[in-house]
Amino acid sequence: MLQLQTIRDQKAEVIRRLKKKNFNVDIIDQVATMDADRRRTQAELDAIKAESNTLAKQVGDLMRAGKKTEADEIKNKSAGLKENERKLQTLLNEFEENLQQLLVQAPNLPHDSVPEGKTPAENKEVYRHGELPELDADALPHWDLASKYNLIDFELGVKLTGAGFPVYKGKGAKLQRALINFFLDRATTAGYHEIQPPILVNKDSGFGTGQLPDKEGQMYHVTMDDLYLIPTAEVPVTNIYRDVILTAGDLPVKNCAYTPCFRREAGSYGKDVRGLNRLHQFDKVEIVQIANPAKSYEVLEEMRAYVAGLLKDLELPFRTLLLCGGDMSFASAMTYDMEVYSGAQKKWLEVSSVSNFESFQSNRLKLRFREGSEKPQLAHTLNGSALALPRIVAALLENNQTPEGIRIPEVLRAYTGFDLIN
RNA sequence: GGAGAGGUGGGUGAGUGGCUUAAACCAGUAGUUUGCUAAACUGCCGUACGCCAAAAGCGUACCGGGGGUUCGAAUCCCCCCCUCUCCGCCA
Repeated sequence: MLQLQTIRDQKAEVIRRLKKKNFNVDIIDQVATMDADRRRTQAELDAIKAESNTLAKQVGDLMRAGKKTEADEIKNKSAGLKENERKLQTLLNEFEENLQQLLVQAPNLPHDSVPEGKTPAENKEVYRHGELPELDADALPHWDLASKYNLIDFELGVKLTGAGFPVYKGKGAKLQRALINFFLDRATTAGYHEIQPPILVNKDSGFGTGQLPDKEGQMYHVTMDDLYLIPTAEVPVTNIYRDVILTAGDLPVKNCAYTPCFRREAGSYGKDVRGLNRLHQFDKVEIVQIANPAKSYEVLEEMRAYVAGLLKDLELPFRTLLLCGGDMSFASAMTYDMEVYSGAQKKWLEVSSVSNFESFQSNRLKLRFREGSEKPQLAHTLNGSALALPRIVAALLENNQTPEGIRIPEVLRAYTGFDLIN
C-alpha cells in the first residue's frame, strides 16, 4: 500500500512512476480528492467532539457541586450537538473506507532504474553464468527422465489429489530432501535465522503481504475455518512482524524458511505446464529481510548475489533479469528473476524472484522501526526464493543426464548420499 | 464437540459511570550521586489521524473487534472474535 503522505506531497511523481507499471492512474486523483474530503470532515468532527467533551466535563463538575439545574441546562446543550456529530461520523467512516479501498488498489511504485516495458520480452538481462549444455539429440525432457528412473509419479498424484500434485519417490524423494537441507544450511551460513512457520494463515496475514484482497482466487481457501494455504513462506515469515516496532539496531532482520507452497494457478493451462514446470504444490526455501530504507537496495544486491551463488554451486547455467515495469508484481519496487537453462526443453525456467518491496508491505503490516527516540518509520521488506525446487530438479535432471544415469552435483552428494541416479 | 475462565500500555497488573489526564511496579531512557560495579534518587517514557510552512503546541480516537444506553463508558447492555483451563477425540 502506498503511503498517503507520498501521494499528497508528490502526486505528479507518483503518477509518472505508476505509468511504468501500466497502471490506470485515475485512482491517484480519486485518492487525493477523497483524502481532502476526509481531512475536512475530520477537522469538523473533532471540533464538535472537543466541545462535547468540554460540556460533559462541566456537567460532572456541576453535579458534584450539587448544581443540578445548571447541569441540566448544559446537558440539553450537549444533546443538541449529537445529531450533527452522528452525521459527520458516518460521513467520515464512509470516506475512510473509500480511501482505503482506493489505496489498496494501487500497486507499488517501480524504482527509477526499472526499465520501461509491458511484456517479459522487455526484461533486461543483467547477468549470465555458465555454458548452455549441449545434449545429445535423443536427450529426454525431465518428465520422461522422472518416469524412466521412477523418481516422480505425476499420474499417481492425479489419483490422490489432482493434476499439479506430483508424488516423489525413492531417489526423487531423497533429492527433494537433499535440496531443502542444502538450501537451509546455506541460508543459515549466510546469517539467515531459520523459521518453521504454519502453512495456513488467516486473512490479516494474507492482507499484510498483499495477497488479499486482489489475489484471493490464487490461494486455496479453507472456507470452514476461513484460513488460506500459503502460496509462499513469505506470507507467514513476513507477517511475524505485523504490528511490530523494531529498533534500528535490530536491522537487518534476516529470516529463512522451508515450506510447501500452494497455488491454484487459476486460469493457467496449456503449454509450458508439463512436468514440473508449473505445479499446485511445490517446495521452496524462502529468504526474507527487513531492512533500513537507506540500505534496502544494498540488501537487494546482497540477496541476488546469494541466490546466484547457490545456482553456481549447483552447476546450473543461469541468467538474471531485471524485470521491466509491466512484468513486475503488484507489490514490488524492483525485482530480479533468476532463470536456469533447461537443456532438453531448451528454455529458461524461472527459479527465483528477488524483490525489494520498499515500504509497500510494511505500510500494510504496520511494520516499523525506531531510530533512537525519533518517531517510528516504516521499514523496508525484501524477499527471494532460495530456491524453489521443481524447476531446479527439472534442470538438474535434464542437464546432467548421461548414458550411465543422472549425475548429482558435487555440493549435493553429502545430502543425497548417492552421486548418480540410475 | 462440551463446560468454565479470561482479553487493560513493551511486560506484570490495579481500575464497577465523572478526583482517570489509565494507578503502581518492572523494563527502557536522560541525568544526579558515586573510585569501579552495583544501588539510590530525579525527570522522561504509547500509537494513529488532524490543525500548523515546520517545530513547539493543541484537538480527536484507541483498554480484543463492532454496535448500543448516557450530557459523560475501560467500567453498563447486545453481537462477534480470540486466548487459556478441564473433559472428549487424536498424531
